Amino acid sequence: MQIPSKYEPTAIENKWYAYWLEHKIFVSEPDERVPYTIVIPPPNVTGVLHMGHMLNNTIQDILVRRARMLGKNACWLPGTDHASIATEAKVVGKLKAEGIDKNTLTRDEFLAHAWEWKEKHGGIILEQLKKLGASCDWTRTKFTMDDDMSESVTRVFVDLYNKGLIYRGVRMVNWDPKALTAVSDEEVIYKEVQSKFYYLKYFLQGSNDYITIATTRPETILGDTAICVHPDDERYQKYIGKKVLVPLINRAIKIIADPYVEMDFGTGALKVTPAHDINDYNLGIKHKLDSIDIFNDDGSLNDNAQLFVGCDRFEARKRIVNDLENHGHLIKTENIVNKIGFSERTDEVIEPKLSTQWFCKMSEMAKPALDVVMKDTVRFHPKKFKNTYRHWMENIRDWCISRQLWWGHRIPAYYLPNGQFVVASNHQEALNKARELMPDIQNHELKQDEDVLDTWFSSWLWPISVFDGIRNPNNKDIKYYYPTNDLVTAPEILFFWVARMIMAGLEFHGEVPFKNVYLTGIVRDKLGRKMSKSLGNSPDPLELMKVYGADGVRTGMLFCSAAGNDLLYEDSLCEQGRNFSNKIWNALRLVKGWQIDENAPQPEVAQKAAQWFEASLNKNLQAINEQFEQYRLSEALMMVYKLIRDDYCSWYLEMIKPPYQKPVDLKTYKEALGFMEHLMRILHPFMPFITEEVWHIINPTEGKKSYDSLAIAAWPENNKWASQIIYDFEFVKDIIAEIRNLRFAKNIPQKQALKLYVKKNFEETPDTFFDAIIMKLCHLDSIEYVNEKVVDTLGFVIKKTEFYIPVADKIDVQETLQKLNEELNYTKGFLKTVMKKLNNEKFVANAPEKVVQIEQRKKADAEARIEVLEEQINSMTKASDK
RNA sequence: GGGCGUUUAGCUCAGUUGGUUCAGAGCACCUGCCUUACAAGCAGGGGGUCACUAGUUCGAAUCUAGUAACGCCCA
Repeated sequence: MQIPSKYEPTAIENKWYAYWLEHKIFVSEPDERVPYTIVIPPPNVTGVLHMGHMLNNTIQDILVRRARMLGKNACWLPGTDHASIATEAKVVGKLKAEGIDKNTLTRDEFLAHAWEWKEKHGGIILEQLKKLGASCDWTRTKFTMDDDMSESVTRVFVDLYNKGLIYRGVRMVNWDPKALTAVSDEEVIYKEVQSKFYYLKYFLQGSNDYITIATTRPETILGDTAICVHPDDERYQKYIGKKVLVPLINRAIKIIADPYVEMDFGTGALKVTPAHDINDYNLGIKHKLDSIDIFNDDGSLNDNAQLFVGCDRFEARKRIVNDLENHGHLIKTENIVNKIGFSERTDEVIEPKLSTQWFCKMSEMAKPALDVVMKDTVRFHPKKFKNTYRHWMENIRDWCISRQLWWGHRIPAYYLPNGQFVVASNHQEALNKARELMPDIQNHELKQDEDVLDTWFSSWLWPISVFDGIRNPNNKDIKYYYPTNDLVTAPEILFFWVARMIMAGLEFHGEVPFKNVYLTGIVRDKLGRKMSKSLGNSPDPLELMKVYGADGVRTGMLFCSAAGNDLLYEDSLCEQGRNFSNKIWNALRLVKGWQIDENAPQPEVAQKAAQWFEASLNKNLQAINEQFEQYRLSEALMMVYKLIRDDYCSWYLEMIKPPYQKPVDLKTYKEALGFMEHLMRILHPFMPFITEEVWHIINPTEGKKSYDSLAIAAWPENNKWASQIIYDFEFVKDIIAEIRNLRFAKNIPQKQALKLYVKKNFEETPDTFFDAIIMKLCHLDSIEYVNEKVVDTLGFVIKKTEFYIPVADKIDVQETLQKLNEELNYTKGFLKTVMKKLNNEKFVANAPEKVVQIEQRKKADAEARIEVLEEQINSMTKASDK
């Protein structure tokens, strides 16, 4: 059989993905099996595949593929998110490039463009995920604005409104003047920037005396309605209750006192602009101040400002500073660094703004959602995120759910001409409700709210609504698949999304949405920087998969990514993955390349090798299973990696390799392939493509089953193993390593056969179980057990057994003595530490018996070894004296 | 300013209830090998005061307190 010496992934990957789809291997329908469900964190329709998706979806695929092999009915449900702000921004941008201004379009016209855009770009990521090998049930693909999904969102809104959990309120919101919408607190990114502190004189009414305030936003003085000082501040005592004039416009405003003001920050006197600062807003409520909103929605100044009307806020700042200076109000400016909020979506400076918005009450829903995490009904991996979660849930604030956009789920509130409103699932229902308030209202007089809901207001329903559990809570899908098993996402959206899904799950379906939350790290570059388009430090995942193969990239992503830890990505990780693919490929090539002699008996060495490897396989399988249970996927992968690379390739295959151009016996051949088949099954969740290819070449099912794919083969049984054989083989490894080192040090070629003498001490019986293996791997003529030292030989001591190898060259006595003395010193030092413990009465009295026994055995072993070493040194010294 | 977390080899990280020769893994590095599956490979090797200080204990990488540096979240 001809197999190329380099593994070429691309064609093989395409072949098997098509095969899996064709045979509907990923399709899931409810049946009598145990379900295993993952809903994908829906990527934005605006996105393209990035490294974060690669990591996240690789992990999901590993979990779901293993579950499938464990015989569960695995359903990984894919889909995309409409992403209101991001998508609307994209569409607006695209229209602009075509010379179309959004404001000239009707809502329906704009939405037509948006849908067209979504149809064209919305599925890109999902197509890219197929290249990665994602085993999603594509027949179930959902979009957050599908009709049924939208209906679910509307129903939930109406339900919460009827429960009194949604209300309308005037609030200070984070206004994005570019996107022309409010954004949530979580969507504001605070960055440190260089700013200026402007020191301004406010003259007292009818006086030349003045008070100095410091501000970073001089343009907002036009909205000032008070000056505030600390009540204990002696400097300002005399001014409290008096009035000052706002510079340039000469509005008289009161000087108030409040302990909120920090005396040693700035001048200790604070200008209060309730309409444009959240803290000032709170002061304004407390002191019943006027609130003067001086900005238009786009950030330009309005009529209330009196000056610079229509001018942008930053331009206004420059101009007002100039005017203030000319009028003698500016004392000085100072450079400072302060934190300013930017919109996550548009990077525009956020303007705190008073506006009427829809809010969702959080406190009642937060309590049970906190409990289920604290009680581990929902488990976080790693669990350190429980604390962060608790802190957030205990300090939760109401959620501003309205957005001033068109793309999204339109708020189901309908206004009557008199300003009253009703909330209803559709226009007709709304009309019926409206007639209760205003019997003669006409259909066209009822106007639906123009705004849409925050995207997360649909995402939080995702695990329920994808199974239609809001509209039909008893349908067979939701009953079967919900609650889902695992959710894989980034800690960044623990609150945005995970917390809210838990709330929604409990509120609308009476059950948590998932049992485990696996939090991935952030993929960073080698320098620890987050990958971003602007830095250009993110590789193109599709390109990577072309170069290293999807399997190579998958393992590369996982090698260094413990749950919750950031991953410092570099290409060499994928390279390691690719090299591993190649290693597997060549192991297959080796075994499949052997001639088979059907009549030859199995040599002893192969028999022992199989016994050892089978034990090792089972031991490792148990450990791997345990790692999976604890969601330590990267450790599980490392174990398979070492099992294949070290145990199977470097040890097992070397042991059973037939001599050059000689055939292998049938039993050994079958065993070797059988082990490989097991290894492919264990590795399959991590590297689905190459394992499927190798598995078919081995062809264990011989095409007799109705299905024929490793993806639905059974995860291997974990059989009992003989631990003694593994323990003994570790000793054998030491012997082999010593002999290899000896050959290396003495320049003895591998071709030259050697003899080995073994002297057991302290009446130990020789264990010859692995002798055949030692002979083969070290190329020995013979192993002979002796009772006396063998002179003029090279020797070494392992534990308390002596080994001798005769060589042609004269041995270097001094060198050997030095080596023995080093070992002797080490062992004596070791014995000392053991004796220190054993001589300590408190240790013997307090430590568990088992621990004391261990120390005693350590003592006995060390003493024996010292005896052997000393004897060797003595006899060698005598010999060299002769 | 408040909360949470992290600190173990050059890098990225394991280390379970304090107790086996416990100080580990992978990568990187160094040495030697193109040994007939694989140089995308093989065989070896060096490297750490477990951030620091004090305490608890027969015994501490592990528990406690404090200190320092870094990170994340919130204000």
